[in-house]
Amino acid sequence: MMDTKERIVAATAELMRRHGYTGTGLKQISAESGAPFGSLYHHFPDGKVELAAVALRWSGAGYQLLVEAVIDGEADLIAGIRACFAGAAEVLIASDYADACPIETVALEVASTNETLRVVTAEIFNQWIESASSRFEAAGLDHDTARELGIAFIGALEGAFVLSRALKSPEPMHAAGRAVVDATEAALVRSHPTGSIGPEGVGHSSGLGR
Amino acid sequence: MMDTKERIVAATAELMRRHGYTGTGLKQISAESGAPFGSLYHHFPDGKVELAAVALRWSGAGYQLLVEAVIDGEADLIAGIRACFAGAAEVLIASDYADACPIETVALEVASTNETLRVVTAEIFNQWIESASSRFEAAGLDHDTARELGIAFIGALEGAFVLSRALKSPEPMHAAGRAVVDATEAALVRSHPTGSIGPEGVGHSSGLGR
DNA sequence: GTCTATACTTTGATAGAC
DNA sequence: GTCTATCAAAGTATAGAC
Repeated sequence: MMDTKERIVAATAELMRRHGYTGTGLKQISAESGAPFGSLYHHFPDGKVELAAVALRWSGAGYQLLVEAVIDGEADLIAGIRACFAGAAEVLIASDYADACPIETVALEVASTNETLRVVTAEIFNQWIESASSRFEAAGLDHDTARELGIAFIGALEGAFVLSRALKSPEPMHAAGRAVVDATEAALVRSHPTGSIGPEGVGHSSGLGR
Repeated sequence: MMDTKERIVAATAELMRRHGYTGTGLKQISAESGAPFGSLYHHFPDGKVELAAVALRWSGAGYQLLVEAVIDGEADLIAGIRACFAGAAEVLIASDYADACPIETVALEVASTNETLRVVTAEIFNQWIESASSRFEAAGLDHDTARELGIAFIGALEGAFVLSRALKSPEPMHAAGRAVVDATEAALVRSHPTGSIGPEGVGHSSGLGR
């Protein structure tokens, strides 16, 4: 059974994912979680900012585990990427385009208005990027290229969430998945030129410049 | 000279780009625009929603013209795409990551809370997608592929805005640009039967893409 | 620790003088 | 048409009984 504090955090995360930071009221959180209003300030003395920070980290960690499980559950990285975008599209449709990224809306709202929360969202995104990049590197890409594609992957997912929610269509999610797969395959080809896997291949690859 | 109504719209667009929809108050708009509070309801009888809708359409149209000018100002589509992401990165840095997409934050906020404004953001995104897709089609891609890449392009831009603002770094913008270029070149290669294009054609361009 | 009542501020919106 | 004064409601935060 979830204790009070956990229920408050879960309700906050859920409400902020749908309505954003300024769009979510503490009274609403109290009502949704079933926790009396005073409990919010008992468990989170610094009020809304502290509560939002905890909720963001909580859902950020959970979302990372989910994405990692989807990727690692596939045979290879390309299949993992496809599964991510396909899965995100399914969740969007099933929730009538409400359940998207739990960080994104808040991240944009606070980017220029609340430095404390901006740093929290930055830390979460950095962890996601690190997690994704390590998988691109494990697939055979050099460290810098893996990081670049890891960032592009997370970015494409975030951008597709915006468009899919606004358009109420899975099309942007599918288009983004396709583009990331193409970019990844292009990088893999560059790192292993056809016909030469050895040192010559590496030399050719670096010759393409950066 | 801008008249009162125009100043109200411009101030609304600017404030909502930085602070979002719920984060922008009418009093703030009144102060920023220099227009008395009553003027807001004189020019926009339906209040905040009507004002936001007009401001979104206004900045949405302006941003589309800007992006089109950047793309069409380059020699080819690939160069145009690069110029877009490079330009966006510069604007972000120059504004300390405040001046990003004027629609995105509001689009996420209203997606599940205000159907009227959600439809407005959908119409704007659709126009952007149509504008981008027509340029991919003009570059030689079939209609469906051009639309897919047009969506991926806009999506990658939006996703990079989120990450760059949160991380306060241009890196996501550059990574996104690279990925879209790679995906576009892959599509261009696919669209031509092997050898049907000259030695100075797509293959060569792809090699220099890195 | 739990919960209620309330203080204070800001919000979107209106009324009405000029 | 312009501008000020004010409303009712919702926001965050606090005090204090139990």
